Amino acid sequence: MFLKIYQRLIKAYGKQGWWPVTQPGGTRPVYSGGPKSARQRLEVMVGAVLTQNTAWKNVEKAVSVLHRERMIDVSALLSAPQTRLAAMIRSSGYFNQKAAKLKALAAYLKEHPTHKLMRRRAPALRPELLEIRGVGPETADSILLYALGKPVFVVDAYTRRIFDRLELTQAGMRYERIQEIFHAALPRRTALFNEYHALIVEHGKRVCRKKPLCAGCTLRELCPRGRAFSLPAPNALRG
DNA sequence: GCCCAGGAGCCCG
DNA sequence: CGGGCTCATGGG
Repeated sequence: MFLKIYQRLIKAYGKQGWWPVTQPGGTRPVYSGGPKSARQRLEVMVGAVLTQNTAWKNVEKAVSVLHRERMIDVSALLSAPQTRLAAMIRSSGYFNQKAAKLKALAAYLKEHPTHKLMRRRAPALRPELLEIRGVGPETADSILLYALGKPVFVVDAYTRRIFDRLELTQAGMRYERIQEIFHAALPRRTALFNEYHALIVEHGKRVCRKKPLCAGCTLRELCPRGRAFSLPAPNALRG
């Protein structure tokens, strides 16, 4: 079922190319297959913090400013005054909290450089990331999957909403429980987890909104809630 | 004006 | 351990 859903989503929306990163010489993050360099991996981690409960469009501007100010750099993040950092990420909201979070992240990365993190396994790394102030389960998993390329499924608010409606998860389930369900149902492949989460976000934005647009949903027949929208209209039966 | 967006921390019963 | 509050901007 989980693979069937994936196949329908990718047929409907195509390859997403997450995580968006700024290309060499570029000025803003673009979707082009994820990070390749250490700097791009740091940009992903920064973006993962900045996008907490925030529209990506607002985050994109903040990342763009950080890039222009040469702040996608562990030392630069550590040495910048927090108020100045906050001013640069203003558009991403919660800027005071997030400025502190970026500094905590940078402090961790100074002790644990990306090239060393790359060599470690997710089960050992995850608890360590969760100790960083401002890094919760979703941010930790986004870092593991999209910055470090580890096969870890990212669960977010869209995942909960969509799969609750599909009745493949239940409302109120704990983060790790939902993640277990995906891990048990899918082959443990980084590329699959990457694309699947991206497609969930796209579907959540376009169709499975708070007020769902079930009529045009590609998962309609798989969904108890959406199925009603594909049954013949009562009027058509009365003839 | 209201609601929402690719959460996390903290406090309280 | 679960529920409710706070943090804040920008677009619909």
